Amino acid sequence: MTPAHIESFFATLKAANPQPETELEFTNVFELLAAVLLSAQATDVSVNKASRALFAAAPTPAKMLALEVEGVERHIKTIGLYRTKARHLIETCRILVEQHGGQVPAQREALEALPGVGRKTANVVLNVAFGEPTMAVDTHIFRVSNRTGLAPGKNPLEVEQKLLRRVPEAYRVDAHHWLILHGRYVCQARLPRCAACQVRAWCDFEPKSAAV
DNA sequence: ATCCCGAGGG
DNA sequence: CCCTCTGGAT
Repeated sequence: MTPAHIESFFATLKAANPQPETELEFTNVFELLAAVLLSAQATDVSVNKASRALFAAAPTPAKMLALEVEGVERHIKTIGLYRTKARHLIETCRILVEQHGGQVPAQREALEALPGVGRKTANVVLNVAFGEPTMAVDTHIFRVSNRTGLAPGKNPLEVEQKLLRRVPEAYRVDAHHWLILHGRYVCQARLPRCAACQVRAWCDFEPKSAAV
């Protein structure tokens, strides 16, 4: 995609959805962090289903810490990778309470030092909670960036750095959500809905099954 | 490179 | 049945 194509690509996504938001449910920054941690290799629908009861019982790191690993597991057993996530979540709560006064830190290094929090999760928290123009590259954004030619790359970091260079500044804070939502509902992994796609005019992808 | 790991869709 | 889902740690 040329810079002009990229401009049109995002202008179109913006027109269709002026104020995109996360579909993960949360009521404070800690819940956002926990929800994103739980969302690894899981759909937001399955995360929201489990997180409601979890967050009702434990809306703060201190309260979640009191649940212990077994208590958290009980709430999130319906989510994939639940044992690892429960363990990471409790350890993260312990660090938040002991080292950050029960608050979620706003620095990348401090976030990535939390168990279960890597670059992608840190990018989401920095973007959604603190308004930073980061580009969290998840499975959707990786696929959409490669397929469309927006920011091709072999690994998520390579795609992230290209996106930071190529996405016009005016779109950068919201680009994360536009790309995710586009990947989730239109540019799907299995059967991309190219016929219904609003940005196909600027897309490099050519679907094999002539679905237009 | 491999493991973790349930639910939903096709 | 197989694939996919807002990955991270070893």
